[in-house]
Amino acid sequence: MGHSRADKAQTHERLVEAAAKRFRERGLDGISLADLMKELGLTHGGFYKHFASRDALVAEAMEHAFEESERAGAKLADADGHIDLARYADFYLSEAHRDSPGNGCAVSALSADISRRDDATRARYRERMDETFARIGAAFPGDAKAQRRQAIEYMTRMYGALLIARGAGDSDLSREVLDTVREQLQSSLPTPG
Amino acid sequence: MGHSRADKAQTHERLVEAAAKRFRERGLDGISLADLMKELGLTHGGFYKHFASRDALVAEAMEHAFEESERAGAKLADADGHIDLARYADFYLSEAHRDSPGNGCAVSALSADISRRDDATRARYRERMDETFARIGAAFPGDAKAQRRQAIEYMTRMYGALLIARGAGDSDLSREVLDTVREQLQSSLPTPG
DNA sequence: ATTATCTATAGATCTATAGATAATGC
DNA sequence: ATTATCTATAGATCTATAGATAATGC
Repeated sequence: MGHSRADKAQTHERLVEAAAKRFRERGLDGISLADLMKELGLTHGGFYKHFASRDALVAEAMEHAFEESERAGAKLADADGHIDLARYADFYLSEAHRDSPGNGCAVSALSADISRRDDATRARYRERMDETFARIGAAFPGDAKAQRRQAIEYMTRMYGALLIARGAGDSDLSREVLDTVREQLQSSLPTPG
Repeated sequence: MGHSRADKAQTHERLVEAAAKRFRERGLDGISLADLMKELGLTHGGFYKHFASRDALVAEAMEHAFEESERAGAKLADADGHIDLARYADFYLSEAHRDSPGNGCAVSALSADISRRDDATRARYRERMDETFARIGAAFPGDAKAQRRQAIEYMTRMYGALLIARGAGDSDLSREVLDTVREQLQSSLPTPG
């Protein structure tokens, strides 16, 4: 029953990480606190030493999922920090990404669930989306306004395609949507350099 | 306790209709059978005279929601049955549509939930999406292949935008996404006639 | 006679809390 | 002494079923 302060911080972090994964896989109501604790080898009684409520975990896990996506995107960035949009679409619209929502985009997996939660959660979501559009926009040419417009266009097209591909599951229709949208996006991208 | 055969058929239909609405509003797990029956003025015990299981209701309600959208879209069609794409975007990307998921697009509201259900439900979803792309494609110029590509592009852009707008709720960000994507879509539409 | 609906309940969850236990850390 | 975790449980909920009741429809 080891429980140093370092253990506590680690348990908190492991809970957020596991929740971020399971929520994306099964939805925000799709896993119980008992099952989450069990996944860490713990029993459910200790949960409330780490979070005031299940909602508090949901809010933290949602932000953690966004941060994971940001870190993954950062690996596709050049020296200026601008993401390689073509490679990003290759990953985002892949069957691998479609089939592993637990490690993938939180927006496509959780936006519908988030739209049904309280405004505190939705305010955090808005901030994250705002940041996302800024980060992606930086990879486009033009002034700030044009960059933002292009980021909104680029991302909503990918979100929509992944949403449908996941709903359709492993199928011809799913591949058709992923391939079609990827080709459309990549053919309209600005030439790098 | 009236219960003629006509009553039974009507109760079944009313259940499907109420479920189609509540599922879009609250998610596929967001309303209990007891609450649904109560909404019709009935008690929960009678539910299984109408459906073999909750899953059976989910499957029927999902299809009902798609059919509602098809009927709504049909009102925007010209004499040839081709939908008016600009007016469709006006409605689809409106704040009114964002704020009434219970009467709106099932794809944006339910695709993430559907991706987590059994393959029988997902197969029905695929059929409906296939029909959607065919119906929308008919409004675009070119051969069948080009029409389908344009329909996939047009719809995934709208799905993605509505998904984000709903996640963001009533806010500047939400309006920005709706307005930006609507303008982008409408400026690229073929001239009617 | 049949059956749509009702009342009642079994059995399985789920969140949250209370109190015990066994480590850490002063 | 403090506290992270454990055991146990309250209280709420949910799906599904059993059996009673009161209409329909032969």
